[in-house]
Amino acid sequence: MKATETAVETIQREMTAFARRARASAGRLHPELSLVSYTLLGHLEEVDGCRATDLAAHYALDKSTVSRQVTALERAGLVVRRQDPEDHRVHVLGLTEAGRSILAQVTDRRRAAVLERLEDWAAEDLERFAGYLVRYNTLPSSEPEE
Amino acid sequence: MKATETAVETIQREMTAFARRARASAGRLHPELSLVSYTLLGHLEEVDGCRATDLAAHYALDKSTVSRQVTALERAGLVVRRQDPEDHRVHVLGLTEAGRSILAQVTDRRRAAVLERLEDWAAEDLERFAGYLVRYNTLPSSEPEE
DNA sequence: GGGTTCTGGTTGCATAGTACAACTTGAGGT
DNA sequence: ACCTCAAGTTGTACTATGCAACCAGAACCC
Repeated sequence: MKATETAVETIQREMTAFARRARASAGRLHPELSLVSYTLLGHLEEVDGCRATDLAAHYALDKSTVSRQVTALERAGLVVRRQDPEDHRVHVLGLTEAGRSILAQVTDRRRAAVLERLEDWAAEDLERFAGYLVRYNTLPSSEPEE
Repeated sequence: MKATETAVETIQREMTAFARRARASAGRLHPELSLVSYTLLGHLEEVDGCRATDLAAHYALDKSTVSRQVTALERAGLVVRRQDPEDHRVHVLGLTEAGRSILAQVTDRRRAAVLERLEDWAAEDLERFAGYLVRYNTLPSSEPEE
């Protein structure tokens, strides 16, 4: 097998293994915010508000799933849904102060945990690694919102 | 914020985004084998058989979860459970021929999908990326089975 | 204007994956 | 022999998820 194929296989296997562990660690690290919720909040902060459909597209989730997650987040007071005056069908989602604050806390805790595993990495490697991930996750054709 | 912190945050965010998409793509790519099942089969092939407990530790899953997954895989004829003659408590898991064959098929399909996204990457970048992932996922202290 | 079609979102339903706790069986030490 | 620990299984409950059906507003076309 070519080295490239091996690398590709390794990449997909390792990414998957990471994913499993991420779910587990989310439970330990921040039981108050599920991994999905955390992810959605993070995206909302990053893009400074968007529609439910955008979240669904970005994370390859069904719109019903997003709808329910958002409902839960709204009930918890972390997210607000405002009707778009332009188009009454869409709900523009945004973080509340509480949402922002919890997100910041959890992000800190997660960052500390990740940092712990990365502490002996050279800064150059870290940045290159981050760059690769971004590059990998950026879809060439679809997902114009990114 | 320091560049390192930004990189760390990016790494964890991108890894998580990847995880969501991986689940979704698994459904499209190989409906006959869930992402978990695929992952477990892959591990069994890689380490050439192991105990259920090892799988649980490796993927941070509860042993009950693994037990059920393995039961399903066994019923599907993809995995065999042999009692360890040394220790009658343990079941040594292994792939059947059918398991190996399905795994190969799915791996090919997944590799093709991943490759599609990586086609314009330089070989050097691919290998470095793979290396980073392995390095990241290798736990410093625990998980001696890796 | 009045229909058809499209889009954003919600809700009903079914299913998969998961954890936790209780239990069973076998090993190992004392 | 007894106590304790380890591997697995099973009961139970919950969460995330997708699909299908639906509703409401927008866009388009005659």
